[in-house]
Amino acid sequence: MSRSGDRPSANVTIVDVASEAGVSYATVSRVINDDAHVKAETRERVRQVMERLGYVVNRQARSLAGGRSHVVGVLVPDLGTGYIGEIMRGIDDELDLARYDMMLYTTHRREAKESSYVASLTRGMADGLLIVLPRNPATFMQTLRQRNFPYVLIDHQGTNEQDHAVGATNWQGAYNATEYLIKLGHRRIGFITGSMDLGCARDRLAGYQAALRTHHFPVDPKLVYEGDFHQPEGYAGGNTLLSLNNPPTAIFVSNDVMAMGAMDAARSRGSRIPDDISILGFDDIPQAQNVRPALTTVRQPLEKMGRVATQMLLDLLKDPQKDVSRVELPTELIVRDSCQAPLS
Amino acid sequence: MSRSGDRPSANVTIVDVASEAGVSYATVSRVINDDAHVKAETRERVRQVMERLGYVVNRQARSLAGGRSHVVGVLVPDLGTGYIGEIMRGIDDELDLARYDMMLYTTHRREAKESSYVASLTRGMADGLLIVLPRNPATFMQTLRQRNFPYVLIDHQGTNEQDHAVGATNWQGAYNATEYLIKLGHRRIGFITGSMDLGCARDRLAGYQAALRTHHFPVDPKLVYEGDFHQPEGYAGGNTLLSLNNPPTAIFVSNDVMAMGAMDAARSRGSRIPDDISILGFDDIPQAQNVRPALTTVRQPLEKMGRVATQMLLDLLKDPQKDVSRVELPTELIVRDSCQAPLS
DNA sequence: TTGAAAGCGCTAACAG
DNA sequence: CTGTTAGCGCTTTCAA
Repeated sequence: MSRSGDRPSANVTIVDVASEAGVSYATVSRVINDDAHVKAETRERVRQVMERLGYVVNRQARSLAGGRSHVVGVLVPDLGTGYIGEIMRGIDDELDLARYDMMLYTTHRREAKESSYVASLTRGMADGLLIVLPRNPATFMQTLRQRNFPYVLIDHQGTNEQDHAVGATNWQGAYNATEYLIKLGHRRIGFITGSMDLGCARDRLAGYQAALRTHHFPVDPKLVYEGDFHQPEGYAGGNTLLSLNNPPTAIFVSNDVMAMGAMDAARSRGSRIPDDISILGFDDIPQAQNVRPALTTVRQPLEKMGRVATQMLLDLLKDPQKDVSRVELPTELIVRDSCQAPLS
Repeated sequence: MSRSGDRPSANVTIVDVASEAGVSYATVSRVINDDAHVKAETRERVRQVMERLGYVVNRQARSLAGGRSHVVGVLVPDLGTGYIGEIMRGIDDELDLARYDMMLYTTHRREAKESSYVASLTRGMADGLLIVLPRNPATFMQTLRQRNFPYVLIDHQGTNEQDHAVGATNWQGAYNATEYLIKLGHRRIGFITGSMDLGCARDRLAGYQAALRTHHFPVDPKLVYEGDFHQPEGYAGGNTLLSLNNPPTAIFVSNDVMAMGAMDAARSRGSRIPDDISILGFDDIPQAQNVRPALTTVRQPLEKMGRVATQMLLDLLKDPQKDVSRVELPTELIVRDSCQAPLS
């Protein structure tokens, strides 16, 4: 029965549940937090009352009182790209399973903001932090470490050895992909890089070069176009490479988004894919299999990376003393329709 | 060098600031909240101490005590699509400007979850809610209204007249686009729909049909393929339409993602765009201008929708009695390279 | 213009 | 196994 006329008695607290169930509100708290020291029968009764009254825990109060906020902060550069979207899906699912909420911050490359986000987050807002900043880690990392605040890095390169982190085998993936192209019979293989200030971009380039050298191919700098991971640069890179006097018969592109740009470039010049030019990407974003021809690419297990990082963080939350773990998830060559042996 | 297993003494509170500045902590609270009743001099002194000590407000405590949490909840179906990404960018920027934080929930179409999210959100976690659920609004709307909790709907159709909402002129956009195709000289114009359970999809179809009728063209049901807003259905739709005995010379597709699928379908059949077949999309996601040929499309001001909705919510937070406002932002035909007059 | 004090809803000792 | 109680950091009356 609604006693006061204002809002429907929506704010059911632990106290309401307690009095309704005829126990102290500490007991209710125990039930909520799965404390073992509650008689099964009492637990059940409390549960039912909670259900009936529609009780929902107030997370502010909980975290204020020193408990867990059950919120995880997530820091990403932005959301536009399918790349981040995939990682987020993994994070999101895993968080959901553990009944955690997510506080999302996009930095849009405004470094200045990051510190204040982190300050806010570490002040009780969140229990831990997931960081997807494929850029060199910023100053706030210092704060995090000082405060001994739990965090896991995703897809970071060149980070501190003592950070928990999950990444992918960029070098190996690029190596394998290049080798695949070589075995297909390609002799001149172009390469479009990502932003070279990112470790993953450098690793991919290095993998490409290593494969070339292993097979005693010349490493022709003309065949390498410096891109930035965005589609227009893929288009420009494709055009540049294809305009060479002695153009490549295959192009390995540092990510799928640029690969699609390169495909467009090829088509606009009347080159057929894969007949005239083979194109190979990196990431395996969802669109890669929907494009025609479907893109052969190096799968980076993006969703899994998000998933694993989240699990690592959750473990860390349970046991803060946990040893530092740095995981490298394997990449995998996904052969589809955009590559074939050169015609000639 | 962790001293205690717990956290380092980095937690500067309002009390620390107060004692350091030689005032009561109520005064500090006033300064924080821009209360007018503080002597300018005192205010300045407190500000400096806050700065020096690196004070950051604890949002849990604040909202527990009845103040604002300065958090806005955002409910979206998922993040993978460029569509949501654009809206999010607008929300994010605007929230950032107002120094609000964002709590993000993706529902992945798991309706069951939504209610519990909303429950949690309305229990003090957030001050207001932004909802991007292009599906028929769920049961939790009831809760929201009952609790008189501030929220704004984004891109909802067919919602309650009494909800604050921002959308786009879907019908008009589709009408104009179809008319553009007609004026180009097309006589048979195909259409690929979105998920027909969504209001915006229905509006776009209706706009297309209306334009046809206005110009006294037959509305041939064979020319309409029912899609679902995802790329594979765009591909399938393109194929189906192009396989007709009397195929269309232009296809209007209900969103850009499917339009790209349709483009692939056309190409895989050896049709050139726009020479053999014109393709027109809807949304103007960032990729639309990067694809080759660049996609002619109806721009839905996605980012702006996010921005406007956020402003509306923030206004609502300031003045909960504010009149209901329902905004329809204009769509705009963006002419690029994927349409031309039919050859014959 | 400022201070004192009462909670907000909950967790976590500490008793029983 | 369960109850009692002391805060967590802050906003907000109410007094001064």
